[in-house]
Amino acid sequence: MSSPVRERIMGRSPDRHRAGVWMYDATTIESKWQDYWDRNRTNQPDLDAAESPFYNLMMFPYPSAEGLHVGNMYAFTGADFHGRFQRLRGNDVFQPIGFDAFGIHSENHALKLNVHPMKLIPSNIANFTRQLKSTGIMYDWSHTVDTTDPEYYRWTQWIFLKLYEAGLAVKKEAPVNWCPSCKTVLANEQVIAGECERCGTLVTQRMLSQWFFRITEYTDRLLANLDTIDWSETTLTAQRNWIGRSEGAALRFPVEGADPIEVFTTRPDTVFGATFMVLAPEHPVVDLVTVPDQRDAVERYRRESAALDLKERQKTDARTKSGVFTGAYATNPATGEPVPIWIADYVLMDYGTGAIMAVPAHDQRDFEFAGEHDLPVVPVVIPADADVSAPPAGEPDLAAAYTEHTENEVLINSGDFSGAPATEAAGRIVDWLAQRELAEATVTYRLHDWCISRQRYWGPPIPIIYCDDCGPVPVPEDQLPVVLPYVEDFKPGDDGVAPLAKDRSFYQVDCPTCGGSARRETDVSDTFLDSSWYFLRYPSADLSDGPIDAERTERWLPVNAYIGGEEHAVLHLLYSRFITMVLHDLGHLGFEEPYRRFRKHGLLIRNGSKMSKSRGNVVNPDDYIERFGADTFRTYLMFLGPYEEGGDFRDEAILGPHRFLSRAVDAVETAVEAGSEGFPDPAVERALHQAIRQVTDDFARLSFNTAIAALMELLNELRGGGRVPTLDEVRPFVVMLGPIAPHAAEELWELLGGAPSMFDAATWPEWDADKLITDTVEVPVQVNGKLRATVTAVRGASEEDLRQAALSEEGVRRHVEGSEIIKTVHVPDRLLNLVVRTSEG
RNA sequence: GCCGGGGUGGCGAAAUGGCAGACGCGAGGGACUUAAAAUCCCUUUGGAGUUACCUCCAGUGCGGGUUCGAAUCCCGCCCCCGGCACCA
Repeated sequence: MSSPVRERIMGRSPDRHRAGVWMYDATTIESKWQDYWDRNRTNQPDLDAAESPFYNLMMFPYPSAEGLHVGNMYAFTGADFHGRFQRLRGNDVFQPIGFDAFGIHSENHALKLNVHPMKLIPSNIANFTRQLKSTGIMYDWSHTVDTTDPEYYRWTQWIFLKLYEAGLAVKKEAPVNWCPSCKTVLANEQVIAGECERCGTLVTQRMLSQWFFRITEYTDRLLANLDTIDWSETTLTAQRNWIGRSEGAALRFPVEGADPIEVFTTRPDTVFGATFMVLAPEHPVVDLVTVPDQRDAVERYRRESAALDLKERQKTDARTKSGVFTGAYATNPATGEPVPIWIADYVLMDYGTGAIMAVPAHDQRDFEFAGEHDLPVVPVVIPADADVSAPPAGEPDLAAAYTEHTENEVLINSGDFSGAPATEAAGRIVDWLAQRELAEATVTYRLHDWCISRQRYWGPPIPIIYCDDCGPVPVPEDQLPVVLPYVEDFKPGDDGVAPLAKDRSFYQVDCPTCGGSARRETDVSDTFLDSSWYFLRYPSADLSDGPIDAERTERWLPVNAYIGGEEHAVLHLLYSRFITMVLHDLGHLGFEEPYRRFRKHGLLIRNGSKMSKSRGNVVNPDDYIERFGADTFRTYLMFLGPYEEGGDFRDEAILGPHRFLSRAVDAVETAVEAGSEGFPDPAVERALHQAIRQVTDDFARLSFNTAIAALMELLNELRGGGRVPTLDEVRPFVVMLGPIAPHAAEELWELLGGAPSMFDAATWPEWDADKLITDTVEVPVQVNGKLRATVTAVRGASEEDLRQAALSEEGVRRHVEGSEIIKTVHVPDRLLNLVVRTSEG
C-alpha cells in the first residue's frame, strides 16, 4: 500500500482522482520527461554521422491564431507513433517540424483581426510551439523551418532564380482565376467548384501578366514516376487523374480565311459524325471567320460569357446550352462536307485546343447543343449486335440518337470504315487523315502550368527587376533575400496591383545590369512554392551559406516516410515532386523523387462531417491534455479507428485508453514490488509472443488501433484473475508502449531499472516462433460449411484422426447421421469441413 | 455526372476466403464502501426452445452468383462521406 514504489509514481496525491477517474500522475511524469528530452537532446539525431538514418516527415502546419486543433494532432500523433517505432527498432530517426506561415490564409486572418501579420505570425508560432511540445511528439526542435524567415525564403527566391535560368519560370499574359474578395489570382487547384478555396467567393476570369512555372514540361515524368514510388494507392490515383493524360488525335478542319482549325478528340473514330464545330468564345479564329451579319451577335455573346463568373458558367443548366453561329463553315476532313462553326461557353479555351468537333450523336453535351440549336445529328457508331444494314433515315430522332460508348461497337455512315470495329477504326482513320496532313495522334493533359504570382503582401517577393533597357533582370544571388518590407497598409487593392506596388522605397531600384533606374516585381509568390521544398531544408536548417548541405542531404534524403492528409494529394505533393525533379536536373539533388513512401491518414469526423475550421467543429487539444495527459489523449486518438481511414471523435470514449494506461502503470508497479522474474506461466508467455508479433506487424502497417488493442489484450492477460506479472513479462510490454504513451513508458522503463532514455536504451522485443506453438489446437468442425463443434486435437493431427474426433462429438453426429459424407475438407490445424448429402434425399 | 473511400451489435470497431463481433465505450447486474466516486468481477447481435448445462434458426446495406465454405471474391443496385466537375 505505502511502498516506496507507489509513493514514487503516484505521489499519493489527491490528484489521483482527476477527471472523476483514478489515475497516475500524468502531469508530473509528462513534464519530467519533456524536460529530460529537451535537456539531453534525446530527439536530436546526429545529422552528420547517424549510421541508420530514417527521415520521418509529417506535413508542417499553417500556424493559425486559433492554435493547434485536434485534426492537426491526429495527423502528427500517427506519424510520431511510426517515428518512435522506427527509433525503438534501432534507427536514427530525424523528425522535424516547422511552420507554413506565409500565404493568403495567414494574411486573411491578419486582415480579419486587424493585426499586422508580422506581429500576428510570431505569436501564433509561439503558441503552436507550446502546444506541440505538450503532445510528447518526438520533434527535433533544433532544426525547424519557418517559411516567413528571410533566411528561409532567401532560398525560396533562389529556387525561383534557378527555374528562371533554366527557362522554367516564364511570364505570360494569361486568363487567370481571380478572386474578387481575396483580390488575387488563384491556381486551378485553389478553385473549388468555381469558388475560392479560401473564402468561398465566386471566382471570375481576368487577363493578367503572371509568372508561371512550366510544370507541363514535366508531365510525362511526373506521371511515369508514379509507378516507381511507394505511396497510398488513392493518392497515386488522385495524381494520375489530376495530371489527366488522355490519348487521342489532333484533327484539322480546313476553313476559309484562316489556318485549319485544330481540335483534340479522344474519339477520332466518330469524325464522320462531326456535323458542326464549336469554338471557345475567346478562340482567336473567331475574329477571322465570323461573317459580317453575325459579328454583332458573336461580340455580344463573347461579352456576356466573359462577364459570367466561373460558377455561373458551370452551373448553367446542361439542357439549355447557349451559343452563337459565326456564319462560317469548315470542312469535315473525313466527309468533305461543310460544317457550321459555332461558339459556346461550354468549350473551354484552356483545355485541348479551345475548339471541338461536335459529334451530337455520341456526346451528351454536343447532343444537347444540337437539340437547342437545331443542328443535324448523324449516328456513326452502333453496338456490334445491332442491325447494321438499316441505318436510321429521315428526320433525326434526337432522343434516340444519343448512345453511350460501349465495348464492341462498329461504325456506320463512315465511308470505307463502315462496319469496322470502332476501337480499331480509330487508329486507321487517324492514319488515313494523316496522309493528307489532316490529323496526327496526340496526347493532351489536364495539368496546366503553375501560376505562382500573387498580387498580395504576405509572401516572398519574386526576385525580378524590370529595366526599361535590359528587360526583366533576375536579382543577383548575392543580393538575396529580397526582404519583404514592413508595409502598414497591406490590404490588397481590387485593381490587381499588389500592396508592394504602393511602397516606392521597395520597388524603386537600380538595374543590376546597367545601373539605370528600374522597378522591382511587386507580386509575391504562391505559398505552395514555400512548401515545395521545406523538407529539403530541415536537415540543413542551421546552414546559412546555401539552401542545402550536400552531405546531409545525401545522408537523409529522400524522405523515408511521409504521412499527411489526402487534401494535398494534387497540390503540395505534385508541386514538391516537380521542384525536386527540377533541382535534380540542375544538379542540386541526387534523386528526383522526394518521398520514398507516402501514406495518407484519414479524416477526423465530428458530428457527421470532417473536422475543419470552415465547418466550425474543431476541438482544441489543450483541455484534454490537461485533464487526462498527453499519453491518454494520444492513445485515444489512435484508438478511434484505422489511421488511414480516419475516425469519429466522441470524447466519452477517452475513458477506455485512460483506464488502460492507469492499469498499465499499476501492473508494472506491482511487478516491481513483487520482484519476480522469468516466465512461470506458459500461457502468459505465449500471449506475450503473440502480442509482440501482432504489435510489430501493426506498427509497420500503421494499424495503430489494432496495435493498441493487442497491448490491451496482453495487459488483460498479464493481470488476469488478479495475477501479478513478473519483471520479464512487463519489460517488453513497456517497450511496446513507448510509441503510444512515451512519457509513461519512460517512467516505467526507469522504474524497471532501465537507463533513460528508453528511446536510446531499449530495443524492440522479438517474438519467438517456437513460443507461439502449442501442443494442442482447437480445430473448428463444420458440416456443410456450418460450425457444429470445436475439437481439441494434437498439433498436426491427421485428417483421419480429426474426423474420428469430430464424429464422436454429439453436435457433429447429429448433423451427419442419416447422411452420406461425400467429401472432407481439411486445412491442417485450422479447420475440418464434412460435406454430407442426405441419403434419403 | 465523374473519381476515391465506406456501409458489420446501442456506439467506435476487429476479422481480407476458414469459429463474425477481438479490443474499447455505453448499458444492466454483482463485490468492496456508512455512502458516493474510483477499482474489481459477470452479462450484453436478434429470435425461438430448454432454463444446472445447452440446442436450434436468422444475421455483416439490398438482389443475384462463384465456392465444401463469403463480411471478405464476381455481377447488378441503394445509401453515406470526401474530392473533382461542360476536360472534348
